[in-house]
Amino acid sequence: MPELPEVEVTRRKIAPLLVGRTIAEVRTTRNSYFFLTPPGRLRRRLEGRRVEALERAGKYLLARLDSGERLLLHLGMTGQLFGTGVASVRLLSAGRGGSLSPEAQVPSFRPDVHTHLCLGFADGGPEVLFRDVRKFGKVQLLGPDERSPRLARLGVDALGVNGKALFAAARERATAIKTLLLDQSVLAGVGNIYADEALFAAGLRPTRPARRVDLIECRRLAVALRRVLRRSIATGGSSISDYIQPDGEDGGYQDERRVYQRTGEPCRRCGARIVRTLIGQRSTHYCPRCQR
DNA sequence: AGACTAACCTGAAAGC
DNA sequence: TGCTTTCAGGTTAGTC
Repeated sequence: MPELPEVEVTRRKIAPLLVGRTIAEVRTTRNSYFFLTPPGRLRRRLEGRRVEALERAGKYLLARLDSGERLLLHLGMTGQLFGTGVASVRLLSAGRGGSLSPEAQVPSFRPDVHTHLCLGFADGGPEVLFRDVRKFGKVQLLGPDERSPRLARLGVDALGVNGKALFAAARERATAIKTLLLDQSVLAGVGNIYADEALFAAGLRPTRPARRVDLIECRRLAVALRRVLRRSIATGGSSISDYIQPDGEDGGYQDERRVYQRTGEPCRRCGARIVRTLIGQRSTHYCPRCQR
């Protein structure tokens, strides 16, 4: 599922297909709650606009347009951005194995029923496709001065977290430390995978009440978060359920997981069996010996 | 206000 | 074999 590293990898790979190009045609599926801005309005406002930059805020992507408007994209759980025809050779090299579902092993570089937004460009080159099987993703066009509550709510970008600020937020909370990490108004970009992995790296049990995590531990956690996120970006993100890179490549970070979805397997550090529990309806994985 | 829960959605996997 | 149930989870909105 796309979290900060997957969104950042997507941003880097899709930016060359967007920035500097002029949108000539917008095709969408029928209106649904996927569209925070209705398809008709998207079409009218986007056609003729040039994309000036593609930025990331937490798990959101923001395409800045020459009109001053911004196109907000969220990949949700199963969202994918692709360019048509890009790296299509990779499609032929099937059978690499891995943890991807068959569905995800054949990325759609052509629109299918799950492709909700297609952007065609004036230069006639590759189109940009936004595909999302579960439709938890979002598309919204923001006016030049429109303030987005979704963006306004975001806390510090997780790549820039520091221990002191984390400690300040943690000491006020009665909830589990993991819940704090997943709170986008505190840390923007962390999801279930990297919350579990960072807590393992910091040696902290996810169920610990946040207010009982001291400053030293918060510093350790901040370092762990930054390191885990950076490493994942460097390896192309985690291809665990549906995520693959815009060019069809698997990410590499799923092979570096220490705890996430390793229930019952031996801890790579101490050999104890990884435990699974639930925190706030979310599956949570940790090593009962390494994490206190 | 913080904490908790339901709802949105679809496909894979497990259960029977 | 085939049908049914469970599970996955980011975010918002609603309740207490």
